[in-house]
This record gives sequence, C-alpha cells and structure tokens, in this order.
Amino acid sequence: MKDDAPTPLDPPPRATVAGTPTIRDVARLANVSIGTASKALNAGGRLSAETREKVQQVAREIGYRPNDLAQSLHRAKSRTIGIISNDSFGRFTFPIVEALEERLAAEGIAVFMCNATDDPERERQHLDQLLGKRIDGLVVTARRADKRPSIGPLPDGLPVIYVFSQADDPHALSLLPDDEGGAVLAVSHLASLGRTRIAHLTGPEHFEAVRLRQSGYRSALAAAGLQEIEGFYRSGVWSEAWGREAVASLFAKPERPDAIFCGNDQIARGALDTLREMGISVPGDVAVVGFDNWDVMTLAARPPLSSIDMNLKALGREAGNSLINMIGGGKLGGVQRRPCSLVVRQSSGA
Amino acid sequence: MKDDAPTPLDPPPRATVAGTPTIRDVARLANVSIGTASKALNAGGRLSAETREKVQQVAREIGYRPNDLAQSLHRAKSRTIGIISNDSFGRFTFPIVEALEERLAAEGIAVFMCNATDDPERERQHLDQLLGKRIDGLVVTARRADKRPSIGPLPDGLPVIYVFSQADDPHALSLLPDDEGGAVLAVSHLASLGRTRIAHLTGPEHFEAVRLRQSGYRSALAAAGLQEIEGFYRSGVWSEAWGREAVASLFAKPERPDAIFCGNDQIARGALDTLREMGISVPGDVAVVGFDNWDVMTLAARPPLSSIDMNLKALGREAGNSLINMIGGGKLGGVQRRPCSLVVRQSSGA
DNA sequence: TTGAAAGCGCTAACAA
DNA sequence: TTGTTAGCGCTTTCAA
Repeated sequence: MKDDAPTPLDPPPRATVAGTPTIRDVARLANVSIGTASKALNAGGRLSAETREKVQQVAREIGYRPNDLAQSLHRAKSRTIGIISNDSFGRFTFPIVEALEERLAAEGIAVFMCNATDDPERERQHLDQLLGKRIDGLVVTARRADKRPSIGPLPDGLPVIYVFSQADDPHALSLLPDDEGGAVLAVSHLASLGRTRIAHLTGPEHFEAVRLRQSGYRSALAAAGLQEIEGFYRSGVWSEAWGREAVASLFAKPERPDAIFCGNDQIARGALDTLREMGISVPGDVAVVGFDNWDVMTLAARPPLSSIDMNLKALGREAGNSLINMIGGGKLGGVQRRPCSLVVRQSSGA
Repeated sequence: MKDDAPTPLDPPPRATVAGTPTIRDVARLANVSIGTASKALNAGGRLSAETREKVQQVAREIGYRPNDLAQSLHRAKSRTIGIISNDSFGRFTFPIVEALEERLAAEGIAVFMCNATDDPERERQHLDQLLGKRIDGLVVTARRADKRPSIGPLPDGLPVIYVFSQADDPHALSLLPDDEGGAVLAVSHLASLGRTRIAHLTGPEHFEAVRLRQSGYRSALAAAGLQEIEGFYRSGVWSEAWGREAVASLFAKPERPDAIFCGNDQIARGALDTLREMGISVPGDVAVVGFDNWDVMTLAARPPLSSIDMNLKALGREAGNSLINMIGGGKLGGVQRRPCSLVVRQSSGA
C-alpha cells in the first residue's frame, strides 16, 4: 500500500550483525525501541500488526535467537534439570534417563547429565556445578544394592526425585519397580502352567531387589498352595556362569525342579544353556522365566526366554511427570513402586 | 585486635536471606559494597585480608552460591555443551559420553544430553533449545550406517565434533575408531597363530564399519600371504542367531575354516555355541575373535572370547580434549580414526 | 501503540 | 583499599 519499495538510493539495511545478534540489534534494525521489539517477539502485549511483523521479519533475517540465559535470570527458572547417576549409566539407568529426557524436552526443559560413579567427592562437585547453574530440579539414579544417603545439602524447595534408587530420607520421593510384584508375576505364571516344583536362582542378597524378589517368590508359592522345597532357592551372582553352575548342581540331586524363576536374564540364560546340554527339555520338562527382559539375552536364548519387564521407560516418564509437577509447586514424596509386567516367550510357552 | 567481640547488645546479624542469597545479600550483611563483595569472592583484585575474610565468612554462613547464569551472561561463555545422539544412547555411545562428560566436568563444563533418535524434527528442536542456552560446543554422536548430513544451521564458530559418527561435510571434525585397523589386528593375530583358512562373519554391508572391517580382513590376509577362500566371507545381521546359522552352513562344506573373525561379539558368541555343539574344539580346531569386546558376551562365552576393543572411552576422552581445544579457539577438522586394540582370551589363546 | 527505564545477579573499569 | 557505575541480554512496569 505504502511506497516503501526499495529504491536504488536506499542503502540496503544491514542484514547481519557481528556475533550472535541480540534483541538490541533487532530493535535497531527494525527502528523500534528495545521494549517494543521484546513485545513483538513474545506474542504477548498489544502492538500494531505491522510493527510486530516488521520486527519479526528483521529477527528472522539476522537469525536472532533469544538468549535463554538472560531470560532465566529474569524468570528465576532455568528450564534445566540435573541427573546424577551413581552407577555409571548402564543398562538399567539408560532407558529411564532416555524417557525422562524425552518427557522433559517436550516441556522445554533441558537435562544436564552427571556421572558420579559412587564417588561422594565427585557427586559433590557435580552438585555444586548444577546448583550454580540454578537447575530447577534434580534426579538421582543408580544401580545400588541399598538405600543411599540423601544428596545435599540442597537449597530449600529444590525438587528431587530418586529413581531406581532410594534415599534414606523417608520424605524423599523414590520411584522404583515393584520387584516383589514382579516375582509374584513370574512365579504365579509358572504355577498356572501346572508347575509345582519351582526353584529360584538369583543374585547376591545384599541387593534389596534380591530380597524383595525372594519374598515375592515365597508369597506366590504360598498363594498357589505350593511348598518351597529345600535347596530350591539359591543366591549367587548376576552371571550366566552362575546360572549354569546352579542348574548343574540343582539337577544333580534326585528331586528336580519343573520350573525355574531366575533373578535376571543372564542367570536364566546360563540355566537354559545347561538344561539344553543336559538334554532336559524347555519348556517341556522345565519352564524358565528370567527378569529384566533384556532383549540381548531373551532373544538370543534357546529357546527365547520369558521374562519380567521392569518397564523402565515408563518409570522414567513418570519421573519426568512428577518432576514437572514438583517444579510447578506440587509436593510429592514417599517410596513408590511401579508394576512390572510379564513377557511370555517360548521358555515358558504353552 | 579490635574490640569486635559480640556483645549482648549487638543484634545477631541475620544469617539467612529469603530465597537463594545473591551477592547483594552478602554485601549487605558484610557491610561492604557489592563490588567489594565480588572481589572478595573471586580471589582476584587487591583487598584487605580482613574484608576478604569477613565477606567470605558471611557468604559461607548464608550459603551463597554464585549464579552461573548471571556470570555466563557476562563472560559470553556458558560453560555448557550439548550432546545430541541419534541412536538412542546405547551400548556404543555410552562409554563415549561417559568419558566425555568426565573430561569436561573436570574443566567445569556441564553437559546437556539430548536424544533425537534419528528424527530430524526432534533434532532441530533440541538444537534450538541448546543454542538458546548458548552452549559453547556441540557433540553429535550416533550408531549410524553411514555419513549423516551436517547438523545445523549453527552460529559461526560454534565448535562441533562428530564422534562415532561422520558428517558429510569434510571440514567437520569426526572421531571414529579405526575399524579397518581393528580387523587387521584380529586377522593378523589369527594368522600369527598359524591359521591359514580364516573366515569372516559379519553384519549388514550398509554399515560402513562392515565394509571397512572387510577391507581390513582382506589386506591382513594378503599381508600374511593367505588366500581369501571362496565363501569364507559372509555378511548377515548383528545377532547370535546369525552367528550360529553362518557357522552351521560354513562347516557343512568340506573345506572348513580353522579360524573365524567375527564382525561383533554377538555373532562370535553364536559361532562359538554352534562350534561347541558340533564338537569342534575352540581354539584347538578353530580360533575365534570377535569385535567390540563387550564383557557381557566375551566373558559369558565358552570359551571366553578374544575380541577387538574400540577403546570408546579413550575416544570420548579425546573428543573432550578436542572440544576444549576448539572452545579455546583451536581449529580442528577432518576425519580422524583412533586405533583399536586386541584383547586375547581363550577362544584364540595359545 | 510505543518508548524509557529499572532490574534479574554478576563483573570490571573507573573513581574516590 | 573500597565504592560507584555501566553494562551482559532480556522482560516488565510505567509514562508518553
């Protein structure tokens, strides 16, 4: 409408600025005040459509990108959280962290990852750094045998969640898989198959998970009206070698199991290998269920291994939700256990 | 020296402040200017010892912690970098990221982790977020079959490193394991054992790593004066099942290998299992070497598996060093491959 | 509808 | 030796 077509006399507006452009640059090039520019870029505030358009146009041209650090200073929220892992991130923490990150990214929250490998000094350093960066929340995760001391000291009101890990502070929010329930799932599945002599081969007892799964094993046996047979529960280590060894010794005795529930998939795989080599048919003679549902094991096993899935991604997603909730002011706490699920494959197939 | 012992009349200084204390609070409580407080806390600047001490004392008391966001605004460096992974983080990326994080943490640099799972849209969103947070550098990592398009657009001068991944931009710095060299290591090791009929079972050829390892296999055979025997190279998938299948068919023919170099440890493990079941002795009749040196496989295998280690932690550490260098103004570029190493275990033992 | 100015928390240059 | 002040890039009153 207006005569604002460029003429040969108009020096073309400088379309670039040295360094990363700031809102000041946008304002200058658009011939408006810096406050106006801000309004124009923030969708809010009343402004003439043309000014807004002009400002946005300039911003686009020079590749303006708001400085989130400066914004943070203002809103007293950094849109940033920290994750401290005490196990170096591994097979278990990983799906959790992945889901958590995905959930938070959707909310515009970025995630700092720190690995403290169970070294309290490194943990302190990481925490220092994170607090300096004014994180809005903190997630602590680990593969730990037992409760850990609470992390801290922390500024009042900083949301903290322990996932796959548990603080000794009972008020802290801990999100964990329901190990006991998972064991019940496995054992009652085996019982429902008509198995009556169900063994349990598992890892070291200093893992709380081992104790909980044992307890699930026992209560499921009882619920099914079965006896726990002497010597059918064996605690060892988390390896295939132990699974092989345990099965060999278990089946050397006259009274043999007709089902085995294993504390993890590696033990289960060792068990399967030895059973096959002994000529014992699976699931014909013996049905086997593992724990973790780790595809590397379950799918390579012969036959493919039924297993309990801890639903770690769901756990991570929920941790994300809870954290968002707490950052928004919600008060959450206590130890919460989330259900596992059973994945049936051939090793306990019909 | 001075009479500044607290008297009953002195109201005790308020030791806390509402919210996170700022340097302003420190200054007020210490009765100095805010500039002085800053100097006192920063070790730099000339200041009387007592003022400095007093300020630091107050800071400690009220739990003052400098706001890194505010500092960043000033120094135009956020002491923050981003990692974008396109493979969801897995077995391979993990050691890299872990070592990288450790190296950078030592430098006071925190790491944002983003998972884009090969979705360009999510990658763009993550990148946007990271650039908004004014990261000082970017690491791109992936488990990819092939070169990826360069990430971007990026502000001029932002250091970027591709680790375990390669951009199609030849100027970009890529850090990769020397797959070809690793294969040479494996095959010449087997040759040095006196093996002359060496097979190579590997993954899908759309992986560049597969093609490179094949090439290493061939050049090492040639270097040892050996022939590649027809049918001894087989490309399939990265699974144990494929390892089992390939060995079964390979050994069904009259001309049998006396050694197998496998493209990963899973294939190798499948191979070992089938060899054992066929009654072929390892390493007596056939020596086997895998690739990845993944303990879950190498140690559980029977016999324990020799393997090529890509030294991913070293790769991560080096990526950290390079990034620090580039952030400091260094110019680095090009595709750099780092040596693998051979870990001998029983499957190719003496 | 737009501009001016104060301030988020901190640092650094300059005065006192 | 210490205080004052002007920013870093942005948002948000409050005036014009």
